[in-house]
Amino acid sequence: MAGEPDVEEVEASPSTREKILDTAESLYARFGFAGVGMRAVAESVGVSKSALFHHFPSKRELWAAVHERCFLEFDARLEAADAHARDAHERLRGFVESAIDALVENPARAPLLLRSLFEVDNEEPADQAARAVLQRVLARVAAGLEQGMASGELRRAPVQHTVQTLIGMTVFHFATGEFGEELFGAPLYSAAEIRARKDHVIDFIERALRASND
Amino acid sequence: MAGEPDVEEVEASPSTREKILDTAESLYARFGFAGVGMRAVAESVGVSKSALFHHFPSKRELWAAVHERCFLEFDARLEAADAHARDAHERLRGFVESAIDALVENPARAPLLLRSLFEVDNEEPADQAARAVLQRVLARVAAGLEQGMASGELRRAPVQHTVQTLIGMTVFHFATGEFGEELFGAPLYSAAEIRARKDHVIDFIERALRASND
DNA sequence: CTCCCGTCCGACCGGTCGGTCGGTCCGAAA
DNA sequence: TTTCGGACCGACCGACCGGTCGGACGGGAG
Repeated sequence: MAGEPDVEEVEASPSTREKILDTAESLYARFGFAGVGMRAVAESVGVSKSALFHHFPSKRELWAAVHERCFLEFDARLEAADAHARDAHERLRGFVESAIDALVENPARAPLLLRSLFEVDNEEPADQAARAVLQRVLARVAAGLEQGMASGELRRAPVQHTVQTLIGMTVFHFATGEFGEELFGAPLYSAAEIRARKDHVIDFIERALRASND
Repeated sequence: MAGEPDVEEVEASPSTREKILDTAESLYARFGFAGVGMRAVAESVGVSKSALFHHFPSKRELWAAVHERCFLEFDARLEAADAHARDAHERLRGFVESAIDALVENPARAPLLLRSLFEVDNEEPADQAARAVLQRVLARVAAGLEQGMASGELRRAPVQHTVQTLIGMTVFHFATGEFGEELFGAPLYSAAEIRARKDHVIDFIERALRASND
């Protein structure tokens, strides 16, 4: 078996496969890998379980495909923000705005992203394509910070720690779901709350990262 | 409330019950509620599955007991930090230091805490005692921030958003596990990395929250 | 000694898990 | 008209799930 199994690129009838991914995304976000059976996905999509195994060779591959699609969306958004930015502060703001845009566009994404970080049977080959995309996203953010610090626009700070902080501030907040809503007393995903979170994050990091002689 | 079912306070032989909680804690942290069977817990502890059901009436109650114990530990730590603090900045630093101390003392706690936020079949009565403890922890942090802002020691900022940010900066970082380690190229839970994270978080939030005329 | 109660065990229950298999249907190619 | 392959289905498999049950063991009280 020399050839890679290239499971992803069959380009089947877009409708069913995409519906499966959408459904599985929200179910996995809520209940995790082990918490969602193929029967539940199939029933929720409205097809038979066999149809799922026709489109995805195993449960693990479905999980991986859901994650990869999600990460690719982030990558595209951040790449666009990166390209349009004309200085480090604008780039930082663009990262936050577009990352949060990507998160709120589909409420499953924040919990899904969090799960991907610790709900992983490592060395699982199926997950590694998605892993690589996620690495690329993080590397892009790190590079943006690095560049801003090198040019003096941003204060010198440990880049990796700052990346972790940025993810924590954005993803974590929108992953808290019902718990966060009862903490705030307002729906996390309303337009007003989204704007408030963006403003808070941008304000917070600009204060924390602005050059001392600003 | 007349007769609470008081499942927790049977005060059985501390050894087995505590070993069950320890084992379940690390397993739940890695694989989530649905990902850990009672057989797996029993085998890992070294007792029979029936012994588990002798100490905990159901899987859900075991899950809840693990979480409640974890949150109580946080509550105790933060309460101590709160009591010893003499001004708002010291209180903030104390919160961060002791929260991270609690996180790193047992690597299962960060992922466990994250899971508790979105891996919840809401209205599950078994979880509500643990929920209440977690609410208390968050309320304590919020009160500390509020007080510092009222006294002018801290800049006025949205309290709930700041709480979310603090949790994100601390818990999220230590929940990234193996993924974070390959991002940093160093073990997350080494003494040096723990110190670095604490310093980063404290530096970050003090810059972001210090009063403008500081 | 007997009795009892907390601790723990092996065997078992109905149900669900991921995954397989044989087969049907249907539109495009020949 | 026949053929063929992708999309999809119902039935089924062995393994495993959470939970129950009757009983074994042991130490302290009477």
